Amino acid sequence: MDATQLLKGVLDVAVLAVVESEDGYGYDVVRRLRAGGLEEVGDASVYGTLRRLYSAGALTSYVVPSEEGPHRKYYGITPQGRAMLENQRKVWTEFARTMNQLLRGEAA
Amino acid sequence: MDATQLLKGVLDVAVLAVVESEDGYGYDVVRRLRAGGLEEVGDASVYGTLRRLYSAGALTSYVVPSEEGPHRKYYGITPQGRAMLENQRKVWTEFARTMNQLLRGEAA
DNA sequence: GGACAGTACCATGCAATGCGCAGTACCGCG
DNA sequence: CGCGGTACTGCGCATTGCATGGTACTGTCC
Repeated sequence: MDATQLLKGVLDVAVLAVVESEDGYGYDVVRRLRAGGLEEVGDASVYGTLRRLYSAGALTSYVVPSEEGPHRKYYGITPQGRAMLENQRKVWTEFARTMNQLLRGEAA
Repeated sequence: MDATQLLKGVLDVAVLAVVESEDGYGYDVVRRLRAGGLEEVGDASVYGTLRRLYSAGALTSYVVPSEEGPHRKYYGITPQGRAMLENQRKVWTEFARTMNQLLRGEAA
């Protein structure tokens, strides 16, 4: 099964949702996404998404230089990110409903 | 709203589902998809998808040279296409469930 | 009869995005 | 001191939907 294409356009929302529930750093977000069912996400994809969302103003970031281990770049959601999340949530829900109907053969 | 990325990886299944319910030619499949809710699909995307699925052996095709109007290239689903559809249907359903949970904050 | 809209199909090039792979850096353990 | 685990980054690739523009045929309106 190749769910990789399904992720396109959805990883953003997924990451936003995870970060909204609690601030997190890249490596941690990857683990939480995998634990949540998206077991095949590549770490590079998540890091890239985080950076993209940050550039878009949806996330803030603060580095925590850990004394025991590599530093951690935490990300938190901004009001703008929250708005984006709400919007995308709706888009996804609507889209999923449409697809479910289509796949059931109810073309209308 | 930009649902264009959501289509990635899903257009295949959608097209298969539509063709499964009844043979159709490109222009017609576009209309049926739009009527089904995917109002923003570009025609070129559908034609491309049909050709791709045909190359993959999921569809057969037969041209009907109409006496009144341009010819129509009809597509029908093959056993292989039907298998692909069933499989993808499951993948989609599973994926959608996972996403719905994640978006609800139920990371587990 | 010529312009135009509608039907029907196709090719080309682009943009977005997830991934693989490689690299850097730091830690504790045996 | 090497190794595995943690944590982040950069580069180049593959997939795939889209915009644009082109071909071709038909009927309608002026």
